[in-house]
Amino acid sequence: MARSEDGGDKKPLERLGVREIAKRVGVAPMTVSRVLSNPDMVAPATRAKVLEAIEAAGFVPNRLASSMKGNGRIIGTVVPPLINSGIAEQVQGMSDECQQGGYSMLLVQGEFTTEAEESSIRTLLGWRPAGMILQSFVQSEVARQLLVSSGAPVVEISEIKGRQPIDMVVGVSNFETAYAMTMHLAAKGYKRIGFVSTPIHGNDRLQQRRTGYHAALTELGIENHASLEVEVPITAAGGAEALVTLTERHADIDAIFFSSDTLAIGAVQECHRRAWAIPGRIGIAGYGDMDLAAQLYPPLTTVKVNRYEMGRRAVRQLLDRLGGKQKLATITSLGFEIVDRESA
Amino acid sequence: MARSEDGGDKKPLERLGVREIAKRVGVAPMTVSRVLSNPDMVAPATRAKVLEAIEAAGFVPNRLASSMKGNGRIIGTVVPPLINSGIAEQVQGMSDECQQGGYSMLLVQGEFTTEAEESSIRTLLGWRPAGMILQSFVQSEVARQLLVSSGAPVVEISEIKGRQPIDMVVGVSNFETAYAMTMHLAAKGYKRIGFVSTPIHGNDRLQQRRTGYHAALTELGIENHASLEVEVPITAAGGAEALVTLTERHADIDAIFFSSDTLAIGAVQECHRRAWAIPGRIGIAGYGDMDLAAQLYPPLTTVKVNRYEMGRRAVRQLLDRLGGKQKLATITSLGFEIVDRESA
DNA sequence: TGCAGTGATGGTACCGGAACCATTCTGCAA
DNA sequence: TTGCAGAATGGTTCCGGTACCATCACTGCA
Repeated sequence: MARSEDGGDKKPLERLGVREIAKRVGVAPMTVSRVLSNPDMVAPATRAKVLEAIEAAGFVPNRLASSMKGNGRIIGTVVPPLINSGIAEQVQGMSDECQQGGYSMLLVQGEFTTEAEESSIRTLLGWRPAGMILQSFVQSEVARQLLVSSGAPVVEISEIKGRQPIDMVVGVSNFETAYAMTMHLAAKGYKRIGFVSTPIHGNDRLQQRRTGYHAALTELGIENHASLEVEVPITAAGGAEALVTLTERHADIDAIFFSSDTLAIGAVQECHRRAWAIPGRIGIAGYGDMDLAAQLYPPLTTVKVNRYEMGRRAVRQLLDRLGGKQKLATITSLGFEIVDRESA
Repeated sequence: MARSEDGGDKKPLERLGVREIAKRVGVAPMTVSRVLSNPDMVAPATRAKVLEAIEAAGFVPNRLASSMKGNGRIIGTVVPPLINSGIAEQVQGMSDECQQGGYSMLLVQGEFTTEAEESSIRTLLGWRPAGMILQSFVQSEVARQLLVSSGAPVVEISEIKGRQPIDMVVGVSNFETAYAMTMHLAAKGYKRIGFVSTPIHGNDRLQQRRTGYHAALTELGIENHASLEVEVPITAAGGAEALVTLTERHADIDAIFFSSDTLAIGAVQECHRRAWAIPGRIGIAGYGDMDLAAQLYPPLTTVKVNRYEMGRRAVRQLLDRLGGKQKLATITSLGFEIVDRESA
């Protein structure tokens, strides 16, 4: 076949570089490089020839090499487990925005111990990312120091109050959301409101939600009882279990505020099993407004926070900083909405 | 302060390299490099001194540089949207296994046109990944060619039958699963079974499921009617809508097989709204066995496929190949299970 | 005493784009 | 015709870890 003789022959990717393309076209490597990153600097005729050769050879420029010259195009992200929470939507938002900005997203995901978190951050920084997005509780001072001294801009997606941020923050006031929902429930006439969450320890978002719940009760002149609060795993079964626990403890409990829709939905199923009317026997409120919430029978009253948008905004903050549009450490608070449906 | 004089002073990450560390310790750069990748080759005393200097300086080795020498430690992944399907679990499986193997996961996620898919793959290959995992329909010949000529091992997570695989495949036989569920429904006495899926065009997993459904009906001596099939978006609302459409078309329909739990759960809610008994008025079956399925009221009969394991296995295949344990293109079929609960 | 064998360490080039600066060439005003 | 701005292009070096090979010290054995 003449194929291997006509200049379009394909070497494996490993052996192809700007130098090789340059040789085939008869220009300098630098010219090929310019076609890739600053096409306008190259004469149209030359550009066309180079592009043709790139196409013919199936050349894919090596991003590692250009990154080494300080043009890193990686965004490192650390997120909690994707299952059973709004995280998936958020990751989708981050991913979409990254792609649009021409960045690639390096994802580390998991439930972290201090040690594992440190190691993950270290790995990510090894890739010399242009920026980092963390949704996780940076607890260790070492991890924090690592991030600061890396010089990369950092966005934390987290509770916007409290702990001193590393750099930028995107999030909602979990205090406000929980406070608002609790007040909302009270306004609807509920007298004895329980609070269910996933394990709170070390998670400042949940801490803030609980604090908001407490603050609302106090303002209403209701005493806080630890026995009105339960922690369960973030599963539908967990929600069902919490419902049982609380109603057994307090026969007069008339509403429960779940810190996650997943839990709330599980509780609703348990009510069906027991043929308890919702909200007749008990009111149920969730958090997150996931897709199913509106379709649920009965439709779920919940706190709507736009997780997808949160992810997008986090990346946007980063890109703005990288583009020089934004120099300062900023705190972006996204709004929220109490979606009043029928379950409470 | 003496801090800046004692050899432990911190430069920004950008200015730190093995050469700098080597200079501080008084050894050759090569020795530092060895401490990082082949500690056994370095005398314990020297090693200790180097590690100490690394620690003191907060040095994080640049993975870009080592990747350029052919030791790439990136795995590139392309997955469909994370929301409302088992993809999140699968990504979690992939992520866990990558971390354990010391690889970083570059994630591209979205709903792809031929063009966008090609561009995503091109971007990923630009990072010279050690391997690629694709869950998406590689439709364009160009994308395929790109992958093949990259030389990187590729795992497709997909239907295990049909299209010629690029390299390795991990998946389930969607035909078998759908066939089995349809037969199961028939065995339970359902006579007129509808089939609901998300848009099938271009998605061979769904095509295979529908074919399995058809094959079962044919074997049962039941004629296939296109009017028994509906396509809706992958949301709970979509499932509810499909239920309405099918029952209006066929008053005698007695069971519906949904190609996703999300759809089935939406349909169950619609039944509650209409006070239709499940399975008395109509039987509902899903696909995926998501967390909520078992907790649902009534519990959802569904096809269980272990998506987390699928993700893990995909990465494992890749790592085995990279480790030289496995040279051949393999097809790994994971099992499945018909989980018979009360909804059908 | 001599020399092969082994383990520890050093020097240098290289991976592949791109920054930087030098050079060549074109067009046009003086 | 000369001079020169400015566009197009080329040559070289660098980023930072590591493969490859050279060197050196030291042990053991003839």
